[in-house]
Amino acid sequence: MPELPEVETVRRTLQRLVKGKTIETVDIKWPNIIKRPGEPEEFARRMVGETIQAIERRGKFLLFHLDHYVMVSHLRMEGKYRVHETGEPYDKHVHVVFTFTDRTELRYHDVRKFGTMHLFQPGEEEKELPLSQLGYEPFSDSFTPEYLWEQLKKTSRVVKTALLDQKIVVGLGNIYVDEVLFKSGIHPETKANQLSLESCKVLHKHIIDTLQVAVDAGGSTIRSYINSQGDIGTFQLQLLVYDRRGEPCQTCGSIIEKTVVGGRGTHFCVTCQKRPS
DNA sequence: AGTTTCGCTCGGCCGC
DNA sequence: TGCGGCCGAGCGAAAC
Repeated sequence: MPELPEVETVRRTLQRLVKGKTIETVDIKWPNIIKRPGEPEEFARRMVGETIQAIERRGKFLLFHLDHYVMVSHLRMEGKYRVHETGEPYDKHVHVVFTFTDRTELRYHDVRKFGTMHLFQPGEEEKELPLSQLGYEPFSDSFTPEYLWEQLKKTSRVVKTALLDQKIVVGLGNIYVDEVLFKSGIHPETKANQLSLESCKVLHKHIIDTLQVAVDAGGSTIRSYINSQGDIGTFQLQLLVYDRRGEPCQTCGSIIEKTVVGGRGTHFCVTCQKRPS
């Protein structure tokens, strides 16, 4: 399940592998991936002849900047991009193929078919879904402890749910949110509007630090085969609570527990992350 | 009218 | 081996 560090790693890899390439054909094998325009054939038709000028990231979304369009892609849990030589056999989970003029192609692979692609005219993408409602980037100057505190004060949801919602700050998913709350000493079921400014300062620091260290490590590779094209992150080796149910906490020795918070599997230390009374 | 929850998309995987 | 249930990001609908 790619979160900000994994998507950033994919972005950097794609920038190196396909920037400057010109699209010759677009083959859509599973039309439900294409959300805009409404007709997948139109999506394909518009992209033919376009050159990939840059690849940007916004939260967990990839933005492929073309000559006359911006293609916004979300990988959801299982989406992957791979570059192949034209003619190599297809895996059954390849759903969209962008063939380039140099006999290579970019293949979108997604076991669960949950990923999405939207095509916009430049400038339009930030005004409409799926990007229009997104909160601040964690590495931007706008994301301050005071902003985080003000936003969390406005909601009665538990803090884990509030952080997973991409409307306040983007990029956290189920893995990193558990790590961040552990490092911050905050119980995942703490009501967001009960956090003090001091707690939000700690939380803010760990959101930025954890995501930055994970980006530097190339993201995490969890229960997913390591492919040959760069997405071989090593941050899973530094995970302190995620997927460590039953293991001792590295800080206090208590056994890491796994519960359900907001419908999501949640790992935490009952000693280091005390529930507020 | 704003906020929160629910239902939906999918198929690999787990447990019975 | 067969089968039902589970998981999950984010949108749109429904509920509050």
